Amino acid sequence: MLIVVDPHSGVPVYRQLMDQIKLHVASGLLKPGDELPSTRALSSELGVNPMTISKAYSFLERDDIVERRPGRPLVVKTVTGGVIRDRRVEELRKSLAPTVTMVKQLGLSDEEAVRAFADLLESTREPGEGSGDEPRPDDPDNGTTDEEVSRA
Amino acid sequence: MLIVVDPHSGVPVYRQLMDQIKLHVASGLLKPGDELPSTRALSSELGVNPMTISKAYSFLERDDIVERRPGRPLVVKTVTGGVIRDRRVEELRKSLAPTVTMVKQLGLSDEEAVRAFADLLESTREPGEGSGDEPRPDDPDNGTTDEEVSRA
DNA sequence: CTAACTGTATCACTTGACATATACACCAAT
DNA sequence: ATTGGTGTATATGTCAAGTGATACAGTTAG
Repeated sequence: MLIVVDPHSGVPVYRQLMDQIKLHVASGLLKPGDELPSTRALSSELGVNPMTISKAYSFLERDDIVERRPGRPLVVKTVTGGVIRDRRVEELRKSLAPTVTMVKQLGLSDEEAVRAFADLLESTREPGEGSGDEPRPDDPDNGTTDEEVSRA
Repeated sequence: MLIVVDPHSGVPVYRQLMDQIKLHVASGLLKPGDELPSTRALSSELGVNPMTISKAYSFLERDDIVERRPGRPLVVKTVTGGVIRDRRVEELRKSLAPTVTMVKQLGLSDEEAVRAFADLLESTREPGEGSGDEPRPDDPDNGTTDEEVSRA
């Protein structure tokens, strides 16, 4: 169980936690029934407030990744891989919606659009692009890397 | 020159303006040398503060879409022999960029992502329409009501 | 010159997201 | 009951984005 957090990445800490835990669940490193590290444990290891951990946990419960039992550690929920997959595809669809509109508006053919998408995916196979959001109006300069690490 | 703004969409107004103007430039509706509507004109038509328009304009200049001449209206910048089609594909690429990032983050396969995109495009196709190459200047989707419109 | 346009720099305000400190509720073992 | 675990509701603080009111600078026409 490796967790890495960079408070200066621009990506909210609670979201970094979510993403990495989701990843660990998806990859099978965290199996159904496994307990998550306690909020305070993670808190002291990562130097993050327990509430921030809790926030991540809450969202994970909202996403049905994790099960909540009062007074006890959270456990990975028993869940078929299919559910997770469906959720991801759902996210993907949401992300694609505006582009679909644009394609129609620009009058581009579906084939062209699909090809462009495929090309982009292909060309980004393993580059060093920073994770995160679309380039925003102002560029919040990252570059720094002092990260907090947790291993269990 | 159609501009639609929805202050409740969650997308910043200045960004809605940018996107639509970029789109109009990409589609050829706005040609190099054309003047943009004045900040105050757009302001009163859309019910938006002139500064918000100005902000959009400033970013458009930063993106080399538009040229700034003190005391005079902004004009669409002379684009070096760029074929309209290329501009459109460029816009498409930009629109797809965040989704590409997301696909990588979610660990979805390229094929899956492409298929999802194709499905979405397919399902939004209007009956009786060829995969046209002509721009459709009309109707930027938008399910919500409550919009401000400007036509020029 | 004045007038009527252009765009915008500056400052102030609102709003929402994020992170946090504190205090509380629950469970299990002693 | 007490102690030491668990998670978290609540309130507070911070900060940046977005927006807007005002005042100002440049251009063009009279």
